[in-house]
Amino acid sequence: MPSHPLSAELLELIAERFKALAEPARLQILDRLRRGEMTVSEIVDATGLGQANVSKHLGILLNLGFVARRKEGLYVYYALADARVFRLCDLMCARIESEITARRKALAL
Amino acid sequence: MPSHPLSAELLELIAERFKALAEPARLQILDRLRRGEMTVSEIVDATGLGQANVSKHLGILLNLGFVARRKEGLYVYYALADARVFRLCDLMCARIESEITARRKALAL
DNA sequence: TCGTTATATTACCCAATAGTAATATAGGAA
DNA sequence: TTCCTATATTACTATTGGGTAATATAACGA
Repeated sequence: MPSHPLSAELLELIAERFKALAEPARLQILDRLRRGEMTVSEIVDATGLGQANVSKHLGILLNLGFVARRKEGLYVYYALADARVFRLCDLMCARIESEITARRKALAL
Repeated sequence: MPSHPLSAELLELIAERFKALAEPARLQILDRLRRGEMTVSEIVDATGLGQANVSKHLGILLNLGFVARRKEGLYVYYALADARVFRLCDLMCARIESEITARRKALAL
């Protein structure tokens, strides 16, 4: 648990990581990796994103430690480095649920 | 718990909310609100951000339901709408801790 | 060696956004 | 009313970042 108020440096670090998750394409890639490691081309096929695009997104996720990289011959396998990422997404989903419920209540007075 | 793979719409909603947290200025504002509600000018003073800037950030946080707004005379009070936000930040901090530990290990082989 | 395939990188364009100055709005005081 | 203050909005600039085409790199097979 960090002390408060949070330092500017820590805020930067936190924001940088949230930014990595603030992109549907990257969230989609992480979601696809839930079932296990995949090669880049498999990810390209599964997501419909361009190859260069996928490589860039994977590079970002790799730099921030969200995925791990393993090379085998011509292929590069990416895997979730930390499944705890989805705890973050689940919390966000719970927030969205709350929003929807609240909105529904507000409309149905 | 959402089913998998996540729909494009849900990915957009999740990403949109992560994006709101992907900004040091907004994280700082949320962090300052931890102690209780504040007026806009108090937030301006506490953060050192410009007034127009703070208003814009607060508008974004309000739209996504991260803060609540209460008007009283000339002043507008903002407060955390949902303290669960910090569960997200704490998880992200835990990730950062892990990164640092891992990096330290890697260097001190 | 040369050719082929998988992945990464570069260069570029375009859209989104943070920050700010100026202005608008709203509410209270005189 | 007029003035003042707090907040929001608008217009603008500058930066960032996603997408993609082209190219580079790396590893395998013939």
